Amino acid sequence: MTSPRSESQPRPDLAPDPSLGHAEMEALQRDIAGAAVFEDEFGFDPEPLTNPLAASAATATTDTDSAADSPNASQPTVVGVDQSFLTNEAGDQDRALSAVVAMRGGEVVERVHAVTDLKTPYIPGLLSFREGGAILAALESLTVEPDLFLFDGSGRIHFRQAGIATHIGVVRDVPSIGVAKSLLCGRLQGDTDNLSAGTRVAIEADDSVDAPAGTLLGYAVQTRQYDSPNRYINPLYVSPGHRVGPETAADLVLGLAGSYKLPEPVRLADQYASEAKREFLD
DNA sequence: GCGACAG
DNA sequence: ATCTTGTCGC
Repeated sequence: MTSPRSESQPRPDLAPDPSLGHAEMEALQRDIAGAAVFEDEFGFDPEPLTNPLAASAATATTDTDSAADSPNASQPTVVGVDQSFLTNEAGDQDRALSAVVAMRGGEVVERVHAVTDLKTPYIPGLLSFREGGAILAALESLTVEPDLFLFDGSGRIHFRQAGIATHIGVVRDVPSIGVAKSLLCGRLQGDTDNLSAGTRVAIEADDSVDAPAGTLLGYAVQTRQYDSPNRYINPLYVSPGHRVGPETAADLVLGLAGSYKLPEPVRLADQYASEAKREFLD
């Protein structure tokens, strides 16, 4: 009996270990990339998330809630994750605060956060080793079962195809998507200036990426845009984390975007990260 | 040596 | 990530 990828399991053994040397971290990332699935391989129905109209229609049809179940019980639980940092009395960032916001049917169903000591400086390409510990700790206290993770950072758009979204997604074996505000690597296949809302531009692997040149890594996605000239909003750089293909990742980010540029789960996690930080005033 | 770099 | 009010434009 062969074991399809749909039977893959969580890989706590591949968790980001900040005590590793750079070469070892990079080797671990290659293992992560090898274990990652960059195509649709999830068990929930993306329709209510991808199609805003269908979602609101479903919410409006919740008049027959005679049962003791919540209106959106059948909808996927999408979890947004973002970090903020706490400063020492000396003035140094010594702790990371990971904020997690779980949503279902457009409503926040749970919020949890965790704080851990920082053990590694920020190094482009090794972000998951700096923030991964706090993220995994926060996810440990989450009681709802996540169907999808949305991270603030890259997934496959990474030198070794193992950005933070891919790393955490593989360790937990939960479908995940990377949502970055700037491009780490790869080559845009078109102009991204003043894109219309709802449009996307492909991002392919170049020489800096450990993948065949031309490999589709993700998309520059324009969730929001100003109506007229002068100023314009930059796109988001969306890429597969784990078990989600590039096309679907872009569709989901567009569908989960509300009135703001960032998809709602991530925007609220960002907000919560700042809010929780204030209460940690030493 | 040159260039480039998520949060 | 973080330091942060006002300000330009619709």
